[in-house]
Amino acid sequence: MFKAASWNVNSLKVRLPHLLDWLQANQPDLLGLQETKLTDENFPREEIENAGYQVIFSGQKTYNGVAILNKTTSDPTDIVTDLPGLKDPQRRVLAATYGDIRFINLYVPNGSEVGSEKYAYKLDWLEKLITYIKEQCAQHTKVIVVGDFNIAPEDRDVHDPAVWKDAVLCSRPEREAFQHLLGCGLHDSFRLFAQGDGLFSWWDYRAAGFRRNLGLRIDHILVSNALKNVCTSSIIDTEPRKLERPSDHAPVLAEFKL
DNA sequence: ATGGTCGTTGGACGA
Repeated sequence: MFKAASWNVNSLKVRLPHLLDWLQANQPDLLGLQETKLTDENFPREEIENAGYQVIFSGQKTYNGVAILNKTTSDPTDIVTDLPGLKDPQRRVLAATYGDIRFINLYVPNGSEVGSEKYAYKLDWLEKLITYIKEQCAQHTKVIVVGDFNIAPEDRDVHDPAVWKDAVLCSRPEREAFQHLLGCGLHDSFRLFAQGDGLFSWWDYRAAGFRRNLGLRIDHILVSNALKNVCTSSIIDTEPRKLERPSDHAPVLAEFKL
């Protein structure tokens, strides 16, 4: 069994104990982290290596920051930290090849609110991402794209679609961009299994969002056709969200017969 | 309850 996962930890410094516990319990082979919020010199490499994981990271001060944890037998090759054609100091992308698997970890911009400068940046970023993913899917058979996409793909991924209608994370251009990603030959692994609503990966810290299940499903594991055929489960693990001082995101985890 | 909470920071800003 091969396991791929993703988790927006919202500060790796604060969440390191949760991460180490979760690694111990779940033993993913590849895990993409987002919002590490650490410069590379402050990355807790030793603690993660002591847990049995090789790690690569692309960080910055205060914001963003991504990492990939690996316990496959392969060293990462062809490491990419930027979208082609986008000059951007924000550290949101980390891709690497492990054996025959191309693993792409993303922290898609939030977009703040529809019509804002940050929203325009998000749409431009997504356009460049689609070009990159199209090219990656042409080059590799086994592709896994994980991350905090900051897009709820459909109304069933939203606790109250009327409240969120046309809002950031749910707007039509964002959802169309998500569909374009799937159009590259990818599948939303979660929807290969569960079809219901009320299943979320993020809940606002405010207003007791988690307790009331006022969430969105914005963290995803996309898989290419070759991996779709051997994917045996894809779940959202809400357990860490119940702990003291949790990330506002839950980890997502997919399993493959490989 | 016309706001609510975190994290990074050392006053706001981003989410």
